[in-house]
Amino acid sequence: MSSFDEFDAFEGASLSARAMAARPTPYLDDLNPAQREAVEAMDGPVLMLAGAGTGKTKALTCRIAHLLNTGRARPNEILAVTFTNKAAREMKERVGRLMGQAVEGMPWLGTFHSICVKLLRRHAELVDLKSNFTILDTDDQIRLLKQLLQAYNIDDKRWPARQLSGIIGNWKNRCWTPDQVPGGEAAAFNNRGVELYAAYQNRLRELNAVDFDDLLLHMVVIFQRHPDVLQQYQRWFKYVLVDEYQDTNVAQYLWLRLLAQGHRNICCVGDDDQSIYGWRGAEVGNILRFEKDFEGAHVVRLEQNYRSTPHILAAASNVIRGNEARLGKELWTAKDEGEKVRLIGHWDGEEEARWIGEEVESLQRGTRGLRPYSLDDMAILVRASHQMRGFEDRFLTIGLPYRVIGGPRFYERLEIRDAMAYFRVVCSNDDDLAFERIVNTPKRGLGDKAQQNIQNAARRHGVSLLEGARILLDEKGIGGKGAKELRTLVDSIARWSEIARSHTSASYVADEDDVIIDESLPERALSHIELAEVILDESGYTTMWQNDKTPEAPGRLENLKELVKALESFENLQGFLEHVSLVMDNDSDAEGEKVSIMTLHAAKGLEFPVVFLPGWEDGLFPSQRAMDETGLKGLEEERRLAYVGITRAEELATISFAGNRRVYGQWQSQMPSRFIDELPEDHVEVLTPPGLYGGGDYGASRLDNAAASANVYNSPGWRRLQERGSQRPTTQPRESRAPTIDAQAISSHTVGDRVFHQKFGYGLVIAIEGDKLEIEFEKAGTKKVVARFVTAPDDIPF
DNA sequence: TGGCCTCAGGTTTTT
DNA sequence: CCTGAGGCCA
Repeated sequence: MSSFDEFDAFEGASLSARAMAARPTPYLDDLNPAQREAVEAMDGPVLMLAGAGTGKTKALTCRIAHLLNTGRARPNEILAVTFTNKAAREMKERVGRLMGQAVEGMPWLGTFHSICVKLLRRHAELVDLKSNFTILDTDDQIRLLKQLLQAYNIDDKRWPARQLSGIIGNWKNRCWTPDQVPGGEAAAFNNRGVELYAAYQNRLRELNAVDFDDLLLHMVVIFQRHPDVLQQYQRWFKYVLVDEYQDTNVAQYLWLRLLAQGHRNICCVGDDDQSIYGWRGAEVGNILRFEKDFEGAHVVRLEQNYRSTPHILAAASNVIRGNEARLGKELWTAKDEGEKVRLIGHWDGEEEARWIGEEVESLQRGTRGLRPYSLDDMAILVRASHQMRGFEDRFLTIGLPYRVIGGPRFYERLEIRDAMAYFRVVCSNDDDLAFERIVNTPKRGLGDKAQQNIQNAARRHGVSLLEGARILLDEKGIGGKGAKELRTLVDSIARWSEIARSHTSASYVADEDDVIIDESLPERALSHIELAEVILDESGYTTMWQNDKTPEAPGRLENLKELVKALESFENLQGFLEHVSLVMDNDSDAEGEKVSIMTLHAAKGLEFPVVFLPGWEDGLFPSQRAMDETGLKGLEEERRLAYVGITRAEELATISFAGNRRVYGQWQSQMPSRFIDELPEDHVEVLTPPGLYGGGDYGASRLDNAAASANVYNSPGWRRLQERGSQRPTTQPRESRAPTIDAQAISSHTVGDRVFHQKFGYGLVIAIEGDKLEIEFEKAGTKKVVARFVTAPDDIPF
C-alpha cells in the first residue's frame, strides 16, 4: 500500500466546499449551548474544558462531523488524536454514525502512538532507521538494558534495569535526546544515566528498533530538524483535535504544537480536574497554559453533567475544590436529587469486603425502594491493585461473579510475547531480541553457555544471532543434544521465513497465468494463519503448554488460539506484527453479568449506576507514597483521583474505609482519608457499620468494637458526620448484617469430608472455624469458604 | 537445567 | 505477609 494514499490531490475544492456547506446540520440541534459553541468555533485555537460526564465525546465527534459537513476539511485533512485505541475506535464509530456512513475512515484519527508509527515509517531514514523498524515492548526493553548494564560492568542488583528504564522513560517523556538531558540530571543512575541512555539509543538504532516513547521523540526530532517535512504536514492538517489534553506529556505537547502552527486550528479537549497521570509524565501545565500557548484561544466550558445526580456532583465538586491550581468549573445537572452519597466505616478490610459483597447482592435484588441493579451496573474502584484481592477472595467465597478490569494486557502476556517473538524472527531474521527470547523456549538444551557461544559467533562475523547460530553449527562449535535441536530450529525458521515471504511478495496471489511461479513453490502455499499454527506447533511451543500442569496453562493455550484468530484481519504476519503491539485490546470477557473491580485509574472515562469506593484511608488513599514523593502536587493528583472516582457514579456512590488493615503483613490502624473530611455533609448519608450498633455481635467483641470506634473514627469530619447520622436514626432501617451462622450447614460437614464447591471444585475439609470451612481443593489450593456454599458430592464412593 | 532457598521490596500503567 | 527474582546446588 502506497504510503501517500492519504494525500491524494484535492480537485475542485471550492465547488464541492460550497456544495457541502449547504448541507443540513441536524446534529447541531442535539447539542446544548456550550457544546454547540465548541463545535461551531472552527477558526483558531479552541480549548474545550469538559467536566466529567458533560458530553465531550459528543461535542468532539460533532465538531469533526461539522468540519466535514461544511467542507472545511476532508476526512484525511483532520488530525484527531486520542490516548487509547478504545477512544479512537469510539470516535470513528460515532463520526461514521453522524455522517451516515458517508465518510470512509479517517486515516489520521488514532492514538498518538499509532499516528506516530505511521509517520515514522515514512521518514524513518531521517533518524537512521529503516522503515520496517520493530517496536519493542517493555519486556524487550528491560532485557536490552540488562545486556547493556552487563556490558558496562554495572551491578544490576544495585542498579536495576527497571530503574534505568524509568529514568530514560522520564527523559523521553520530556523530549530530551541524550545530548539534551540537562546537567541537573547528571547524577541520575549513579552518574551514568546519560551515558547509558546514549548507549541504549545506539543499540536500538543498530537493532532497527524503537520503544514506545521513541515514536514521539523521533517524530519531534524529525520535525525540528527538517522544516520541509514539518511544513508538509502543517499544511496538510487543516484541523487538529486532541482528546484528554490534560494527559499529554512534554513530547506530545511539542509534537502537537509543531503540527498546529500551520493553520492554528487546534482544538484541545480535556479536564484539568481529571489529570491523574502526572507520575507518568503528563503535564497538567499543558492545559493550564493553553491560553498563553495559543494566543486568542477560544475557551469553552462544558459544565452540564448528564451522568450523575446532584448529590454525587456536589460531593465531587466539594472535594476537588480543595485543589489550588484549577481552571475552575462548576458542574450542574438537571437530574433529580436521587440518593445521597453514602459513607460507612468498617472494623477492617475484610469486613469492608464482606459488607460490599452483601450490599451488591441486595442491590441486585432491589432494596430499600431502589430499583434492582444488574451486576454489570456496579463497580468497585480501588486505589491500588492489591486492594482487589480482598474483594476477589470474598466474592469467590460467596459465589458472586466479578470481572477484573486492567491487569496485564493481552499482548503483554508471556505466551503472546513468546509467540510473537517466533513470528518476529520468521518475518525479520535479524531480530536478535526475538531470537534470544525463543531460542530456548521451549527448552532445547541451549543454556547460558550455548547462547553465549551463539552471541560470540554472531559478533565475530558481524551478523545476526540467527546467522551466528548457523555459522556456529557449521563450525561444529556446539555439540550434543543442543546442537541437534538448534539445527532443527534454524532450519525451521528458514523454511517458515520462505513461506512468510511468499505472502508479502506478489507470487503469493497466484495469478492463473502465472503457472511458473506457482510451480516453483514447494507445495500449496500456506495462508499466514496456517503458517502461524505451523510455527507454534513445529517449534514445540504449543506442546510445551500442553504438557504444563500449572493451572494457567489452559488459559495460555486459549490465548494462543485467540492470537491466531486475530491474524484473520491481517494480510500477512508482517502486517499483523506492525499493528499488534499498538492495537491489541483484551476486553474479550463477555458472558454473564458481573460486578467490575478495577483501579481508579482504569475507571477514567467509564460510568456505572452504582459505584463503591473502598479504602478511603490516609496513606492508602491519598497514597502515602504520592505525598512523600511529590508533596502537595502529589496530594492534588490524589484528590483528582477522588474526583474521578466519585464522578463515575450515576445514581449511587458509596465511600468506605476500614479502621484496621493489614499492610505488608502487619496490622495497622488506619485514619479515615482526609478526603472524607472534604465531603459536604448535606449530601452525605452516614451508614452505621454492622459491627458497631446495628446488631452484629461477633462474640465477645462488643466492647472491643466500641473502644476501637473511639480510636478509629475520630477525625473531625467523621465525628461531624457521625453526629448527623445519630440524629436521624431513620436512615438505618437495615436488616442486621451480622454473619448468621448456619448451624445446619456446619453440622453437615466434618473434618476429612470430601466436598464440592461451585467455583473451586472438589476438595477436602481440613478445618472448621465458626461457619467457615477450610478446604484443601484439588485444583484451587487451600481456601476458607462459607459452609453453605459447599455441598457434599453425591457420588462419594463410600 | 531445574528446583529450592534466600532476600528484597511491595501505587497508579492509556501505548 | 507474600511474591518474584536471582543464586546455588544436585
